[in-house]
Amino acid sequence: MDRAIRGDTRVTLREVAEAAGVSRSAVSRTFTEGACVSARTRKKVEKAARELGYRPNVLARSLTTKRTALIGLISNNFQNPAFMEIFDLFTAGLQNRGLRPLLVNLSDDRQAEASLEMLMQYSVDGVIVASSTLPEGFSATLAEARLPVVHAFGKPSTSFDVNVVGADNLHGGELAADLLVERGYRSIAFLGGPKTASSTKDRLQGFKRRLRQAGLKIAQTLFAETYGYDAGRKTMAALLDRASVEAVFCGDDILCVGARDTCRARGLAVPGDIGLIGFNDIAMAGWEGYRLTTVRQPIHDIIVSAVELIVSQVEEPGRAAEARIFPCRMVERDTIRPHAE
Amino acid sequence: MDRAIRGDTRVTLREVAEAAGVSRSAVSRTFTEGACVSARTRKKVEKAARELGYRPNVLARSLTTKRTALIGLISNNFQNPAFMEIFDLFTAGLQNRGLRPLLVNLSDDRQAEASLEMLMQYSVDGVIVASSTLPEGFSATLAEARLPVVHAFGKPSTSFDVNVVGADNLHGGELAADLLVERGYRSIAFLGGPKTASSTKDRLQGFKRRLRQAGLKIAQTLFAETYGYDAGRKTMAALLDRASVEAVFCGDDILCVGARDTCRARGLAVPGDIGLIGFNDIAMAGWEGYRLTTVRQPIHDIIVSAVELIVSQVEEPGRAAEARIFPCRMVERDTIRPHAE
DNA sequence: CCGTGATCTGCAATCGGTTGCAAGGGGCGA
DNA sequence: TCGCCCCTTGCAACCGATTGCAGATCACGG
Repeated sequence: MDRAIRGDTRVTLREVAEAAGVSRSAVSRTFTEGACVSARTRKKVEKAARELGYRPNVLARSLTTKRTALIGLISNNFQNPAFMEIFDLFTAGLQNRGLRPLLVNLSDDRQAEASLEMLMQYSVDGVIVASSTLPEGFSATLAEARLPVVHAFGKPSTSFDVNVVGADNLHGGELAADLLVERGYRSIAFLGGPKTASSTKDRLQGFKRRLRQAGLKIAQTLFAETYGYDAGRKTMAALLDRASVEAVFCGDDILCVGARDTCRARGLAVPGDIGLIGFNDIAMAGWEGYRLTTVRQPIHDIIVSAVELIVSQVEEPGRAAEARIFPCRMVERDTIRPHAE
Repeated sequence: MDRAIRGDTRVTLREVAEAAGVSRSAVSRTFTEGACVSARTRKKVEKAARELGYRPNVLARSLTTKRTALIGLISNNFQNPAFMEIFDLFTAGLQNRGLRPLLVNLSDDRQAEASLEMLMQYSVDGVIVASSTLPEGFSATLAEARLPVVHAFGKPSTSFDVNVVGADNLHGGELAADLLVERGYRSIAFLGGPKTASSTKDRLQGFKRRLRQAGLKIAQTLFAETYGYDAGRKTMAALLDRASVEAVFCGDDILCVGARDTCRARGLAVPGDIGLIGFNDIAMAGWEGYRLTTVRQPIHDIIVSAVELIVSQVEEPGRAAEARIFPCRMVERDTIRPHAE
């Protein structure tokens, strides 16, 4: 009876129509929200559909409706555990709104062009770019192709007209500087992510500005190749080899975790010998083995907002681009020395 | 000139045909691998296509070809950092073969039915289920709907005819038991993942069997609610509250990391006061703060194999279901005491 | 019993491509 | 130059759905 379960081939609208003894339009209307069908036909159609195991083909439908409910979800950061939570929230958020995430792994930068092409070929309704390490123009390219785009964890740009949702990284950097100054650190280093990442640049800028206001200069500035544990360890080792500092502001928790472990490996006490600050406040930052003092970025809010924004962007294509920036706050744990009495 | 970039609406096959002065078939053939088109028309078409910024609509195409290149990627474990690597490998692997992962977050079990329905509506070519905590029948349901399915990190089942790629969890459990016995531990506990997870069950079974052979019994058996850090911490705390043991075999590295941190919080030395073994050998297991002795599961091989299997399953639908099981091996670091001399 | 308006229904065109089939055209040998 | 065959090409049907439009149906009041 149930063809779909018997599995010969998919049951189509036409077959349901024949079985129910109505026109194809009638069947279509039964499955279309708010179309006008009499209770009697609806019942007949539903019965036939149930018996045959009919499932509408949404791709065929998309041909005429111009909506696929497919959303490209692009990221290039699969080394950073923060993205576990990010993917979780994005996929759950999209699903709740009936959207389907088409995941694109852009770890290999060369594929950027091809991925973009691919997303257009699949007629995605919109794209969410979740990364702060993609070149500024990337999401702009998408936007130019008139594809609704939201850049999450990006930086609002003056030159490109793109939707951005992110944290106030500049201010986050300032918070880190303020804390270090308040605790009397004088010799301070910055250990950032990729030099080209907008997040790194902004955090550094805010950090540097505030230190300057306090009459201090950054002793060392190093950039890790990626936002990853190994990169953090290696870069911290390089930093320590060059000169000793009293504290290091890391541009991301995963870098900070790596840095912390370099200290551990070298027998340096934290915060006794050296102070550390991270950024993000991922779950791991609270783990017993690390207990990072870190700048909290409201990931949850950012993602909810990004999903909301892409939805409204899809529904109302003409909409002007928007930037939503959320404040950060300091979360103090055990990697910065307490206030001296 | 470039309509797609100007962005009015997507350029279609028909328009390219008109611009090039050929039939629609000719255009279609130019973009179809192995179709027969003369060099002259091909050139004309390509020129027109380039000028107009034409991109074939793969969804429309799928209507006649019956292939979408869409692969459902289902998981319900977004708490376990191991899955960061797993997603990375899966997405990269699929992309390399021209397949597109449609990601489904099944953290909320109730959505299982609906997700399945959804994947069928999107005409995915196949589905990869990446989880060991979904009920046994889940992937079978998909298979019954004649959807090619590969269950990665699953357990070969006698009752269901489903493709499975995974590790030899039974043997993995034995390896853990062997090591503990060899190092002279006598009072031993098992801290597993969800009681219903096939991975947990198999690891426990192998572990228990081997201990029995050595004349030992498991002192305590506890199950964490999920494969996650917090669950590991909490369950370890419960374990320690009940009675003291010499060593604990954790059913997953993330549980082991949690357990390790519970020890840290309680001032228990590892491996001095208590020995720990994990499972998986995720990157984190090698981190300085943990250095877990753990059973290595060849994640990379499993995923490569799963992708390979889904591809052949899609290409040759009649194919008999297959089970590919990979061996585990022990990776010794610092959470089990060394051999006594 | 009939006219009227509102509600349903089916026809047929359309979405953007693919493909079997038969006709057109070019190249080649005789 | 003619004829044959093969490589190209276009026609038209089809994939599985949606939708504007016009005609059919129905209930209802007069």
